[in-house]
Amino acid sequence: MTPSEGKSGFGHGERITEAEYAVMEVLWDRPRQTAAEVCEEVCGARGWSLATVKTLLSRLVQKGALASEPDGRRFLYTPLVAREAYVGGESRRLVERLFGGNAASLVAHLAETEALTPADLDEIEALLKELRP
Amino acid sequence: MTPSEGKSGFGHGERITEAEYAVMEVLWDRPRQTAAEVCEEVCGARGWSLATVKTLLSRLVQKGALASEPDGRRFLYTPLVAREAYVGGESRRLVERLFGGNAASLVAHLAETEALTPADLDEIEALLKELRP
DNA sequence: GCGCAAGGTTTACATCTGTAATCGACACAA
DNA sequence: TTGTGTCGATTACAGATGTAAACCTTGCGC
Repeated sequence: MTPSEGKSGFGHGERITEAEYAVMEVLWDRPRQTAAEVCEEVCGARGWSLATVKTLLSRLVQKGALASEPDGRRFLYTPLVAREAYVGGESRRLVERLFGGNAASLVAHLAETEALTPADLDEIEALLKELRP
Repeated sequence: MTPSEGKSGFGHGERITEAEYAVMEVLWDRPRQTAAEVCEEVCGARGWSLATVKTLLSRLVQKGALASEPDGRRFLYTPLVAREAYVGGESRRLVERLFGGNAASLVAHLAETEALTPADLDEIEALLKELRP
């Protein structure tokens, strides 16, 4: 496999870390924000300083996960990796690692450990119906 | 909160890392093995030396994830954390982080990105029927 | 009895991560 | 024009992680 689709300079081994992920979330939510704006969104919640956000932004740009477009003398940051792609990658990664690639096992596990509420089950059921009319 | 339920010396913030996980797998598969035996299982695949395995075993014992039972002058290592518990924890963690705690979203995502084969769908369907007769 | 191999323990060390402080350029107000 | 606040870039530094060598003890073969 490894069709390397969506490869935009990212995707190799460059993993997005937990802290970096928090920053990505802000930008996925609304792209083209400055460091200060991103900070406004996360610094409070995570107890970070602006400096920290700047570091994370830089690292993400280096990794090719973000694009930095100059706007006057500051930069606007925008995700280069789609949230879908990232989330999908991480999910598949987990399924691979913990369930030998068998996604159904994951669902089974979630169900068994009661991580799935009745509402979840309803949703999934609806989903299935939708996927196979 | 922090009910610290299931706390058997483990479970706090002590996370099992990727490398450590490889070792755990071997022992979950067959408990009570020596360092050398574990190495035989993983050293080849991961290109590790026995020393590396020893380090990982020690760290896991420290973390309370493994028990070391003396057997003559060596130790037999056995998991203290059940695979189920670990896998469940990691799964819930991912669902929390990437899907805001909504497990159904995960399933939806897997389905949308075609990470779910028709066979998977069958399995899940069967599962649902089982879960809610 | 003695040296060696096998075991665990200690120490090592490069990366990666989290979290910032500091530095240098520069736009803008006074 | 000079000071000041603002940016990104550079540097810092502790803790986690991956990977392993060095070390110390001790059972076993000779």
